[in-house]
Amino acid sequence: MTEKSTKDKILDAAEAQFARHGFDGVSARDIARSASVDPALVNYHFGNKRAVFDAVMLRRAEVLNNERQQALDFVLRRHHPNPAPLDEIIDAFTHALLNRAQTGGQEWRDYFALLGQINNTPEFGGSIMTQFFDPLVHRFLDALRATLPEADEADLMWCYHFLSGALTLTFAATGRIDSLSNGLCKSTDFDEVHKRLVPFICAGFRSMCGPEVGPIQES
Amino acid sequence: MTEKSTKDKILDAAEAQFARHGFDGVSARDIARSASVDPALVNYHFGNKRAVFDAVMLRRAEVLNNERQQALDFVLRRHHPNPAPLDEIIDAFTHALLNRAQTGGQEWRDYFALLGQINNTPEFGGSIMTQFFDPLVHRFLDALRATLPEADEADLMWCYHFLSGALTLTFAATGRIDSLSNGLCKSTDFDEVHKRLVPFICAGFRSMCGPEVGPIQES
DNA sequence: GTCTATAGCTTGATAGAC
DNA sequence: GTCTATCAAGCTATAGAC
Repeated sequence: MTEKSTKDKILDAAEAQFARHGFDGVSARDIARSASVDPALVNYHFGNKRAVFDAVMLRRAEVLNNERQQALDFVLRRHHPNPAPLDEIIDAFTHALLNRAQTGGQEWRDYFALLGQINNTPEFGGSIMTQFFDPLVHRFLDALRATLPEADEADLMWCYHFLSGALTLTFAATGRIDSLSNGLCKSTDFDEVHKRLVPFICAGFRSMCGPEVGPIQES
Repeated sequence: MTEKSTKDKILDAAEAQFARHGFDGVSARDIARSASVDPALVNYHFGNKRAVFDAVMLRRAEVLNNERQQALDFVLRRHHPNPAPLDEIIDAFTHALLNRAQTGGQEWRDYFALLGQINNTPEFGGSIMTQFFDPLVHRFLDALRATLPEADEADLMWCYHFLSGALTLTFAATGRIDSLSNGLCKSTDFDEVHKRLVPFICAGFRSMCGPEVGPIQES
């Protein structure tokens, strides 16, 4: 176990703090204090608070996007030249995320909680998500269009939107479902979510964007 | 058109500011400035910033909950003693919300944007949503249980969770779908969302919590 | 790279005149 | 109810010693 650099200590602390209190709920001093680092070092290493935030967002986005890209490529290649089954596309979209959330430790859970907030925030939802995730999302949308060739384009987009909302509320893990279900369901049980999210979302897509073109029929 | 009270001017301004920047992104002075009111009056009328926030949340929650309660009662009564159809329950849950968002003007859109953020925020998602909305949610869950008698309880809760996520991302109206769809879909087109959200969510519920008990069969 | 010191500003909240 | 004035605290960011 090697020594952590100051820059990484700041990133880790910032991630945890932003996840709990949002961008505006955290001061650069909070970050420094939480990282056990001199306050001036935050500005020395990153320039300003917003740059810390962007660095936090970027760090794990790259890892996730690579994993999801590979998962999608794998599915597409396996079924080529036929379109991939809907449930495998949705799984490729969600699995890496929920798996990291389940097994990646508190740091990953913090990151996802932050994503969950960002996606629903006017200031960041339209810009940060677009910047870090839309290129990959477009590839998934292409795969969906191939599998659901008769889908109306607007229907497809709104279905994706519903998926995005269900996914990001899951990430936020606010504990609301815990109290609503009297403890039966746990916000942090991402495995439980995943095995339900994929069929739920697939059923939604099929009801509006079907019929699904399976690997059987050749055009 | 009667003169607005200072208290209402503060509430209106706070709603708009909180919706755009979140609780921590807004100072009491920001609110006063935006309301064209002396800064000291915010504390005079509400005590502190958090009390302003709670008052903002409560004001429209009461209106919405009444409307949704009535919609649910109407549906249940119309089909009594049979369970209500799934799509009518989901419609009762969502219609008042999306209709207000569509036709209620900027003030309502601001309120819903705030709800969308709150629901995905660790600090408020588990407490504020619970406080203001869970009593009504429990009534909808009861109606769903009657209509989907074979549903596993955890499945039902997670399905509701997916609905909540899709709905609140819609409210947030971040403009992300606008850019993702190259302008084809508009974040603020809540009518377009509603006519897709209900069948999408119903399909999801049916795939996991079915079969639906219709008004035809008597036990 | 790290730290001290500090400039200049904004914050939430209140006391007291009107 | 409204306003001015103000406090103590916290804030971002930087300049400069080490």
